[in-house]
Order: sequence, then C-alpha cells, then structure tokens
Amino acid sequence: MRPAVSDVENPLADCENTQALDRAEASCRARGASLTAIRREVLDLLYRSPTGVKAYDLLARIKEARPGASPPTVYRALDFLIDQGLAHKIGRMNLFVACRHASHQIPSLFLVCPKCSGVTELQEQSVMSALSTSLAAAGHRLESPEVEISAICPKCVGAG
Amino acid sequence: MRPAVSDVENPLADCENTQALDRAEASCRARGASLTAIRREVLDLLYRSPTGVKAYDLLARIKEARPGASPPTVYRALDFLIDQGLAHKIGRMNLFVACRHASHQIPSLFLVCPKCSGVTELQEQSVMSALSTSLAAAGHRLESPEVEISAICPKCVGAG
DNA sequence: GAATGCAATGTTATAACATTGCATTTGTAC
DNA sequence: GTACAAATGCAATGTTATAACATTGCATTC
Repeated sequence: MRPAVSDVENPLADCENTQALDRAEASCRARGASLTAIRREVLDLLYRSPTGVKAYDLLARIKEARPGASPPTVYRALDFLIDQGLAHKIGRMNLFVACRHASHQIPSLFLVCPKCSGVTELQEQSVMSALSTSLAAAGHRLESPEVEISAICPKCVGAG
Repeated sequence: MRPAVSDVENPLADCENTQALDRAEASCRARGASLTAIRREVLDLLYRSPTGVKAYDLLARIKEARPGASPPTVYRALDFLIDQGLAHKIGRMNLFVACRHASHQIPSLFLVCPKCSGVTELQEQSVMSALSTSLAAAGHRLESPEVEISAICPKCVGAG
C-alpha cells in the first residue's frame, strides 16, 4: 500500500513547509485564532502527506513526540485546521489533506484515486461555474468549497 | 431530526416500489446475478428512504423481520446493490441511497445537504462534460459515476 | 498576588461505522 | 444425489469519531 506519510528526507521540502507553516500561523492570528504547537505539528504532517493521511496514522505520528496523544488530540486539531481553511477532509476515504491554495475564493475539486487512495486538489473555473449554474437552477446552494470526485490518477491509469 | 425511514403509509408508493423491485430483479438476472430476498428487502428500504439511510438504521429495520441479521447482512446486500448500479453510497455522510436512474450512462451528481443530510440525485450534462474535459487534461479518468457535492437543499435554504 | 475566566489540552470511555473469517445452508449444474 | 459455487449466519474484531469530564496555563481583574 501507500506510505502513511512521506518517507523521504528532503531538507528543501522541510524549508518550504516551515515557510508555509509560518504563513498559516500568520493567517490564523489575523483571524484571531492561534496555530498552537499541536495544530502546527498536525499541519506539518499533512504537508508531508500530499496525497492525504488518515486520522489514526496522524495519531501514531503525533504519539512519537507526544506519547499522551489520543484521538481527540488529532480530531480537534483537524477540526481547527478545517475551520481555518488550512485542511480538507475527503469523506469517501476518511482522509485528510492540507489545502495548498491560500484562499478558497474558488471552490476546489478533489480528485480521489480509488486505486491508490491518492488525493489531488484541482481548481477549475469552468467546471465550477457550470456547477454553480446547475445547482442554482435546482434551488440548491453550494455550501462547501470542496467537491470530491473519484477519478483514477495518471499513475494508476498508466499502471492499468 | 429526519426520520430514519419514510414513515407514511402509502399504497400507491408501495405499488411503484414493487414494480421497481421487479425491474431491478429482472436486470440483475439479465446480468447473471440474483436479487435474493435479503437484497430485495434492503433495496425496498432504500426506495422508501429517498434522502438516504444509514447502514445501522437499515440493520434495525431488517432485524424486525430477520432477528438474526447482523452488520454483514446489510453491508453485503449494500455492496451487491452498489455493484449492480442499484444503489449509491454517500461517503461524506455514511449514507446509502437507491439509484433512481435505470442506467448510469451519464454520471450523476449527488447533492448532499449538510443541514438536513438529505440527498438529491441530479443528472447534468453540462457539468459532467466540463468535468470530463478538465479531468482528461489533468491526466485523470473519471472512475465512479457518482460525484458528491455538499449543497444546501431548497428546503434548508428557505429555512435559513 | 489571589481569584476569575477562558481556550486548549489531557484522559477515559463509548458511539458509530465497517470488515474478516469461518461454518452452514442453499441453489444449481452435472 | 453429488459436487460446486453463491449466499447467509454468526462472532469477533477493526476502524473512525465523539462525548463527557478533568486539568493546565495564561491573561485579566480585583
């Protein structure tokens, strides 16, 4: 199966993550919220798992540094990050992913690969405007900026 | 909250359901599969719950007639119905719905209301073609004919 | 500097959702 | 009627998520 968390040491990526974490911290503060140590650690783990990670895998990783961590520890952090627009939940797969897009003016598509469980975030104006129009016509209103779609990823398409 | 299962007696609907069940049985047989009693009962319960129903609510209903029923009883039936294209699972809500469209040549949108958990199935050519184009451009291939979207339903939009 | 308020976290337990594995029965082809 | 596959019964377990309550740490007020 897929690794729970990116397993390659990569100092360059670490550096990018630190910057992203600092930006996230600033944007939380700007909203009067605080990216505490736990939340920052969870977000860091999400950044290191670009194709999504499960809550209990996160818990296992968090426990390495914080042996007392329990399910609520990670679920609270995840709820916070989702509230802050820093992460998304992929309902179909019970998978959590960091949001790579600074702000969600445009709703995102999440392509979930049913073969490898990988998640790709995509922003497509054309799809979203067609969607908005159809929803409005049906009397519905798009609520969440997250639309999940099962789609086989390029790697798995190739693998057959 | 919403009722687990449609609670109004309605002989007319019963009749429609019987016809739909018979059609479903025929289409299974045509594919070399068999819509057994349990599966038929589960599908019947799905038909009576147009906005979706949870697996353990189904289990409770099934147990009324079959006291020995257990989680695998309903999950196996649901898996079968999904394989046969007679039902869908809404991952975000752990909700199951009957499919109202005879065949899924066209993928369906499932509008899941985050307020009342109701599910509406919608077929929109324009959205789906925009989606197919974008996915193809990104190297992905739509796998499941089911696309779930969180959207507030007309009733809840009105309720504010 | 004690008391208060409050957000975050710790801790335990349990609810809710889903699957595995294996024994038994049923249906059906030969 | 034997043999085989499909379906079901059943118990246990695995997985995901939340409830309920206690504690900590820090800022503010008195």
